Amino acid sequence: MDNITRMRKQLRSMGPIYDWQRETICCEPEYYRWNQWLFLQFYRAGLAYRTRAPVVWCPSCQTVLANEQVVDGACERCDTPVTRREMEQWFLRITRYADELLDFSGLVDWPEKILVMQRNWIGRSAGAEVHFDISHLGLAERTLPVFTTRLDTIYGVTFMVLAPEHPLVPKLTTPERRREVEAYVEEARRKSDIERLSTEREKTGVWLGSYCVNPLNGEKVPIFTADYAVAWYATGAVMGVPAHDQRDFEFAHKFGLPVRVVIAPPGWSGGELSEAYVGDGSMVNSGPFNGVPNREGMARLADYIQQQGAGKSALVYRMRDWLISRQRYWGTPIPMVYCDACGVVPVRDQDLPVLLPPDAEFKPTGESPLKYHQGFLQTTCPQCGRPARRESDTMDTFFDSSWYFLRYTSPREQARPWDPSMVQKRLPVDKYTGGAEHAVMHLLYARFFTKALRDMGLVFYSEPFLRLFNQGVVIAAGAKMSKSRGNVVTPDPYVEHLGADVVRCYLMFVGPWDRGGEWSDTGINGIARWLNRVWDLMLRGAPVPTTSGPRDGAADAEATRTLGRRVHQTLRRVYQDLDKFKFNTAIAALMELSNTLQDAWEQGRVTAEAWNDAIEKFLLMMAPLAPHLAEELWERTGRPYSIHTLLYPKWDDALTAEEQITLVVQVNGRVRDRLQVPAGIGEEEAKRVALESANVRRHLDNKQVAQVIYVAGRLVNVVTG
RNA sequence: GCCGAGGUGGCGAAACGGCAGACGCGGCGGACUUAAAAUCCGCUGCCCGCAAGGGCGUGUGGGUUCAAAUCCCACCCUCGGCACCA
Repeated sequence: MDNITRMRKQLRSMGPIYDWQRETICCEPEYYRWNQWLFLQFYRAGLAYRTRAPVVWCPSCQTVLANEQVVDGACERCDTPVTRREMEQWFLRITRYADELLDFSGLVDWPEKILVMQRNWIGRSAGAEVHFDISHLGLAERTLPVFTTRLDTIYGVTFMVLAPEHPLVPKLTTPERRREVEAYVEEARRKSDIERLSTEREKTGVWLGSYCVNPLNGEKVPIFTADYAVAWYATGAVMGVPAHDQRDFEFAHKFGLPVRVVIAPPGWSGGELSEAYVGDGSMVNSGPFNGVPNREGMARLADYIQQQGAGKSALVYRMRDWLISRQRYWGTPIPMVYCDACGVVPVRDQDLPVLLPPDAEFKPTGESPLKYHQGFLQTTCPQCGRPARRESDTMDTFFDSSWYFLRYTSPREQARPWDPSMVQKRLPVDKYTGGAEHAVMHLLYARFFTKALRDMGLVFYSEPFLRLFNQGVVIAAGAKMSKSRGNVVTPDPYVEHLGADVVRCYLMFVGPWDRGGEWSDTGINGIARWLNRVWDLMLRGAPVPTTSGPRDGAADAEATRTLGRRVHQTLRRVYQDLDKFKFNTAIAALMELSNTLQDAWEQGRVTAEAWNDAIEKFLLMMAPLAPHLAEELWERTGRPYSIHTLLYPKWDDALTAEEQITLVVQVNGRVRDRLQVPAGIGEEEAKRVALESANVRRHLDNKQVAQVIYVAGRLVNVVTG
């Protein structure tokens, strides 16, 4: 709660416009009861389930994590290398939506980068599942399924690899190999994901002592376990084709396994390969498929194994179901009850929320602190009324953020999570901003929630955020500048010394908003100086006519028109820039206008009326960028509170048009002269004045003029023969 | 390795087929001051030239075009993402 108060204060100090009426606090029962309600909806829809699986474990946080929350083999939150554990946990069936999540057609404008990241993450891969026969071993399992995208290489299989965690590993291990295999599996389990990830590592593995049979050619191939096969992907088993897969090639060399070429490389004379050949070619050593181009062979083999009952075409996804249980105290209790008689029973809707007890004890046990809180744990079964235990794990906080925008539409709703009519009115979100680091977490989860809720009839659209804009990161002293991460440099002291408007404008001005930039102390002074000049300029009052210089009515009228033109040009530029999130150029445009105003004031040739109009429009343009200063100046120049309730002024295209233009004159594409000409100059006239230019004549040097290009309102290019 | 974004003055950056370097920082010179800070004015891509003017310049090499930072091809480098995914 202290955190929230501090955060609220920091946010407010920067002067943004938030509707604080809609603030929702995820850790309060008013919010998390709806997490629980939604969880039960997912459960009823078959989208939430509990199962035992090798899950990612963070030894420092003492909790399991979702795959999405592992960055480079380390915990997203604390950077500790993660390990794996076999545990019974709650999952959301996001994989059911894998294909729909790959369809981005419902989005209006998302950065390509994010789409690519999501696409990679989901990792759809088309291939075939082939069943290698193990019936001779007399196990319950009669076949060993493997997934391959290279069915065309199946005649080249010379070994089989199972991931160390593969459930068949113990069963396929012969007694004389057992000791060695168990040692290897144990070692693999202890290794962090980081160690196992390294591509540089030499291949390791152990033969299990047993064989399986290739259903295509009836050959016996030895079964190994090796950690280059990963348990959670596809079937956790790899068919080893050393001739046509570099990893298998390396493994075969290490263990002296045969390398059999089944796709002939171009110009191949039957000799040994120095590395795996992964390209296309004709099939060889492949029984009835010899001579068939491998692409075609792949399709025919798929039909063939299907007919033989030895396999089928298969789609495999890299993405796993979303593991949402956490062994943390903070988080929403998962509203489930374990009853010895009835099994796993959901808490009844009317009994929600399941409250988080305020007095749990923290122990580094690797289990939820709630597990030791008897008052919380002991309950009765909603079905039979007998004593039962509550689920003690809590939900991933990404559950909260997957639907908060729905709650924003009706935050005080008591009887339901949101008011559908308000959702109808406000959502989906037109424009959403956030960092790219959320690509495969929040942004993917929120898309999944939306689609799942749509299928439950709870919302009526398919994408939560139509447009997405990634803001960049501001780097200060080598570290990401942030409000939440407790960093070396925070903007707070600058807000205190120079004011929020200076910090805001500086952050906008450093560079393109989506790229972030480097914090610079001298740079921010530039903005502070500019805003000081603006302050002074705005409060100066209309210029008094100067006594020096040309003083006639025509000159004054022209100066006044020019000022108006600059104002309207700036209105257009700033509007368009803000619309495109190009804050840096919007501020540059305002700087130019303030320079223009400064000059106009010094020359003292514009009317008071034009001056006041310019000041007013300037302040209105400044309002979204420097809201505090704009409001203060608005009041000090005698205007009624509040500037922030007014509309951005409309520009008049007619008033933005220049009277004079600079006509660029080129000879053979090189600029040789610039002429001031009336804006409405015609083609003939423009070419004529261009050819008359002394500079042009000198460069033509009596050469034949072959062509004269005219670009209206811009340039004339004289081309010689 | 694969995918994405990007390479422009001393620096942050504009321009996205038509005047490269807007705007700001820094630097240099000047005004004010006993002095400094602050402020204000002027200059500031590089090279030649007293000047007028000229040459060279947007990572590298080619190409398209009257005209390329901008479009096309190849390559180099930086940053971000994915990566033993079968």
